[in-house]
This record gives sequence, structure tokens and C-alpha cells, in this order.
Amino acid sequence: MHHARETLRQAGYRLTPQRVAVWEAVRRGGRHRTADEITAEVQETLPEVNVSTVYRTLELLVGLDLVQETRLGGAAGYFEVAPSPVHHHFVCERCGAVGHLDDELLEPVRSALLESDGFRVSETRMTVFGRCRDCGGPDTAVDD
Amino acid sequence: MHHARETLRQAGYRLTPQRVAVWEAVRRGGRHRTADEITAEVQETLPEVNVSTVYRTLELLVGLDLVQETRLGGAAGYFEVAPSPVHHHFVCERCGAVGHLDDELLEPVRSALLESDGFRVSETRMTVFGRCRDCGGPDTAVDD
DNA sequence: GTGACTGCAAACGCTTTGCAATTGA
DNA sequence: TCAATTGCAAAGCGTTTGCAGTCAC
Repeated sequence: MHHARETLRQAGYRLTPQRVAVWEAVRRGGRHRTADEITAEVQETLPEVNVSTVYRTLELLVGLDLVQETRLGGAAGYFEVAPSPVHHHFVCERCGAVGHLDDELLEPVRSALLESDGFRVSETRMTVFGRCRDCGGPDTAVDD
Repeated sequence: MHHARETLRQAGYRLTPQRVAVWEAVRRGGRHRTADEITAEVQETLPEVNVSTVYRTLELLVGLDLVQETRLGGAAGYFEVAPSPVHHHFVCERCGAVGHLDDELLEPVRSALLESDGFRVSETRMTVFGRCRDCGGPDTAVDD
């Protein structure tokens, strides 16, 4: 259970209907949503809400570590409830399905970077593209 | 030695001074350059060249696998000579230094994805943020 | 009541596009 | 020659901003 309301209050921010609606939309979405999609959903209940408010709210929620923004390749950013533990994404380039990938898998990469380059990783953003189980691998024979 | 000219010719494209200049700018740049930086450099010798030409040329070169575009976080894309073998980037969040990270390091990640999710990876884009050797780690005591 | 917040409209930065003029093959 | 390519200007996209009015506290 998330504690967005309390977090907002405790940080001294006002609990407006718009903010609640944006948070709900991000949460309900589950999968990654663009600011545009979030705006559309919020407007179903609060038709007057403006994109700029959505962006401002998303920025706020990202700052409070309640929401995470991800760039999946295109021009637009994607938003989702900040996951714990940290994870990354794999995207099926055929059907668009998005999956999650645990951050622990990248531990060897971090060690290697520290040893070879003295680079101390603080944040990793990885997006993997390929074919999901249902869509078959690129080198798999498909009969159709 | 790269073979941009031949590749262009063989693909049926014209070898214009603008295209050569863009390719040279990407190549000479070495590090990652934005379309804007490339435009500026090209205009040093061909002042009339327009951004749109640069973008069209970059798109062409990317399509021919001569150039690679990367998103490093901001709004703008970064271009560099398509590297082989494939690599990824680590960015120092303090001084902005960009380093390269070999794709082989990600082999365990690919295996794990295939085993656990049946996901067959075709392309990985990873960007790692942190502190380079000179800037010190986030938990390193810095005396200044 | 009052300052944090909103909606609006306009601007932003980066990129793409339509079109007439130009140019490489 | 003549279609491919260019420069220009304008539009596109997602996002941000300034401002006057509004609302949660």
C-alpha cells in the first residue's frame, strides 16, 4: 500500500483533487504511461485539468520518489509508480509488451565498472529490446 | 578505416558535400555529439548548411548503420560513429564525462531473461549514471 | 485570509515536413 | 537531363513557463 497522501502532506504540499487524480491514474495504470495518457484518464473525472498541471504533479511525485520516469526510446517519457526494488525494462519490439528486470542482475556490471574504470555507479537505466515468448525470437522459424 | 562514401554510393545515394561534412563531423567528434553541435561544426566549412539537412543526413547514416544515435537522458539525441563491438554508456553525473561499456558484460542478463521470461534480446540500450574516478564516489569523503 | 496551487496561453527545445530551387550522376 | 537533395520556413511534438485567478489549509 502506498502512502502518497501522507508523503505529500508531510512534505508540506497541499492535497488537491488534481494531485490525487494524477497519482491514482499513475497507480491504476500499472504499466508505463505517458503524460498524455495520464492527462486523458484524469480528465475523465476532472475534465478541466490541464496538461501543465499533470506535468507539474508528475515532477512533484518524481521528486518525492513516489513516481519514476523512464525513457523507453521515443520522444515521450513514461511514468509509473516508483518500484522497489529498482528495476529495468524489456520491451517486445513486435507486440510492445513491457516487462521488468531486476536490478540485482546488473551487479556484475557495476563491479566491472568500478574495477576497470573506477566508475562508481549510482543509477542505472537499462532498456532491453527483443521478442517476448509469445512473439518468438528473431532467429526462430515462424510458420506464417 | 570507415567506408562511408562507398556505402553511400553503393546504396544509391548521392555523395554531396553536406553529407560528407556531416559524416566527417560525427567522425572527428569522436565523443557523442548533438545534432546542434554537428551543425555548428559543419557550418564552419559550409555555412549555408541547414539543421534539417543535418538531421536528414544523420537519419540516413543511422539507417546505413554508419552512425548510432543514443539518448543519454536529456531531450536531445547524441550521435557517434556506429561502434563495433556494441557498447553502452556511463555518464558521470558531476562532470558529464561519458565512457563506454562493453556489451559482453551483459551476457548474463540476456541469459537470465531468456531463462526466466523466455525473452529473446535483440538490442540493449543501457546508460549508467554515477561518479567517475576523478569526481569521486557518492559515499567517498571529499575534502573541499 | 493567504500563499500554494491551478488553468490558460504562449513559449520552449529538438526534430520533422512541404515545397520550390538546386545539383550530382 | 532530371530525380535526388538542399535550404528555407513553418509546423510538429512533448514539455515548461508566466501570470492572474482560485482554493486548500
